[in-house]
Amino acid sequence: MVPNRPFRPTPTNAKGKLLEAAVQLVRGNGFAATSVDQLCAHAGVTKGAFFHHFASKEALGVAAADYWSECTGAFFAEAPFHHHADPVDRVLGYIDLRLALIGGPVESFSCVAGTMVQEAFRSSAAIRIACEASIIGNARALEADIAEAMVQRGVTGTTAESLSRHVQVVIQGAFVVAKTQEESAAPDMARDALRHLRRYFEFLFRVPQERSADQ
Amino acid sequence: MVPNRPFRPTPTNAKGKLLEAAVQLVRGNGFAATSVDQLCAHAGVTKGAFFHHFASKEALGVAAADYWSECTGAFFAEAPFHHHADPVDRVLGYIDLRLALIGGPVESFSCVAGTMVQEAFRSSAAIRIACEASIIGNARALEADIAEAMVQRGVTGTTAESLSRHVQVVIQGAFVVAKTQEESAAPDMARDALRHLRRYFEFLFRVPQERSADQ
DNA sequence: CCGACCATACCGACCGGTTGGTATGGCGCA
DNA sequence: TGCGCCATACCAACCGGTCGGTATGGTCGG
Repeated sequence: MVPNRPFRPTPTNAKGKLLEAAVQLVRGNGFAATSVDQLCAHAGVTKGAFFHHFASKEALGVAAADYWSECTGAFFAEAPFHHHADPVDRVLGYIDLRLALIGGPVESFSCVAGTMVQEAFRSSAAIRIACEASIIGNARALEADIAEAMVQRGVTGTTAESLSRHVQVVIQGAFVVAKTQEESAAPDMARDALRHLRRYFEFLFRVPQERSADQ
Repeated sequence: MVPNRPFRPTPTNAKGKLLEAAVQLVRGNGFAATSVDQLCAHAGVTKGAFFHHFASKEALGVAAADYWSECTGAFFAEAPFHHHADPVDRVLGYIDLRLALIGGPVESFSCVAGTMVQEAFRSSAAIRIACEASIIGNARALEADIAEAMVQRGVTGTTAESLSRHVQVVIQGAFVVAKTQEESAAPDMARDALRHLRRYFEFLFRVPQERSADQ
């Protein structure tokens, strides 16, 4: 989720640099395959600094997921799609923003939480829960807009909670499938999935055909 | 994808037992966190046997993805949903089968290829390509039915290739998000996502409301 | 204004255990 | 006799984590 840097300030202290290194290295190589030494080298700090700030590698994983939650939460909270008057436009605006964020190598737009939970859901409850907070938290940020849109358009047969989670499902799945592709083809494959998600919402909210093509 | 055992014969030779061990352990712990020693212990063979059959751990990963492709390919090829006369019913039947396969702990219904590609897409091109073959191959198996259904219902604005891949996107995403949940809640979360996928296809293929509720 | 005292941040050598991988030898079947 | 199949023994590299130590800066009583 979210491009690699722009919206995240470059950290100056060792702890921040380690969290930033974790986000970058874990997205590319996964959690287990990223060693503490690699993290330290990439952050430009020593192992002493690492274990001064984090009790264990697992604790770093939890902190990285929390850091990720904060960064993405703040980014989406400030995004301009919230200003649309129509809640349907806000929901579609969120999807369009996610679409716009996809580009470059997969590790620059994929999700740390999704990557980590795949590896650690069984071995570390703490990491699993931190990743849940990140992903489900992201879903919840969209839930009110979806609920409002459902009422306005009279959508029944599902809930805003379920739909908001489905958005995250498609995003996470898009990242997984994009990773099966070589670098140049990956972004298109991810975007393709989000366009199907958009169309699903257009069906649900009965968006007229000409309006649905404007992205 | 696909439950843990039933449709896979219990292997008798060392190679088969190692592949089976790989499927089970990688789904639970990921590829990097699964050691060769663990694999051997779980398969009941020694390290000598491992490196007799596989040149490296990476080669085992590739072989496991190929093994997975064969097993799932054969399973879905023989599934009864193919017998529906209406191509729309075949497509929805596939989704319903996938729904029915979800249950128990996540590592019993999730996908080895999706799990491995998340970790190895950057470090091992061979594994990435084997996982691509598995996931995209699974998509391709549904492509003809989707194409036929699109023609029959006059669906435009997308392609059968894109739609068949989207099915895999939702399935993979459902596994990721399910892994954020504790064991008892995971299957429901995964099923919820597939129900949205089903509804998307019902919209696309203009399935009447009463028929869409029969699952 | 001072120096004793202490907390925080960080350093890098080091440890025991585990890793993926190898070398070699035996054993049953053609 | 040879070859596929596998077991045992072993290795160097690397792993997460520890530990003794230093540099810095704030906060006291006097």
